[in-house]
Amino acid sequence: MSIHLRPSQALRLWQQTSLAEVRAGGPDLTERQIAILLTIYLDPPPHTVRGLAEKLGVTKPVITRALDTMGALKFVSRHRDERDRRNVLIRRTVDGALFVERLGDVVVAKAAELPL
Amino acid sequence: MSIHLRPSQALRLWQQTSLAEVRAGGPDLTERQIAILLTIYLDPPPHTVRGLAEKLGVTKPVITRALDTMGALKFVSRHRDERDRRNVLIRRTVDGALFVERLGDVVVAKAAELPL
DNA sequence: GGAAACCGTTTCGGTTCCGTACCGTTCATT
DNA sequence: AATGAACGGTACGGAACCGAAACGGTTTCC
Repeated sequence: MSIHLRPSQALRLWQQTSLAEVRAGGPDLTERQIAILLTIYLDPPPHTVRGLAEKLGVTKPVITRALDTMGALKFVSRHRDERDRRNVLIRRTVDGALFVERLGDVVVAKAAELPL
Repeated sequence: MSIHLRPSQALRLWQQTSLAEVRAGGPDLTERQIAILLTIYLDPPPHTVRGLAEKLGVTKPVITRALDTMGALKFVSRHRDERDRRNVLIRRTVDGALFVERLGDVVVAKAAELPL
């Protein structure tokens, strides 16, 4: 039983959610940053810079910079992999989990308000 | 008959859509820019800088700059209002309509693929 | 042990974005 | 005709971003 959405509903949902996020005054993340953040929180760990770069189809510095920004926001944290010290493991944080959880709630709420 | 989504489904939908957009290699819009673009394409005209600033709860320069960027992408166009030459009317473009339409289709497709 | 491969970060020049404050034009009111 | 309000845009210093390339630290492989 999959989710059925018409294009007009999908766009309205996207607009209402974006609008709510902007108005809430939180950080103005880019689409890349959102994709990275959600991947870290939804896909099973471990997450590495290279792995994320491949999954998103972007270069490594893009990931490094996004992690810098979201690390400053305390949405993610970095830790050296002790089993292979070349790797950096990206981990979730309490603040990041709260942010993602709240985002999910906003989408659900806006979906429920959607007109036919 | 409203749309029912669980938070986990909402987040997965958001992730899959963002991921598809990033991988498609299009412009990396910020959440603010997306909110502006969708508002221009979904809400009835006319759209002005001030009106958009109020709707999003941001300052005018934010709108001006976003219109600069999206104008360079040919997603929107600006025209002086001849009835009140203080106003600038923001209009849709063919390229912008295509972009928005494609975004809607991506959301619909990802929603259909959503697991239970 | 030394070369090669791998990983994440840093550097470079250049672009875009931010918020605050100010500017030039146009309209409304008197 | 003049004043004040309204509108969009610009200037500023500071921050974040880009892609391409180079850089150290680590592991792997002969």
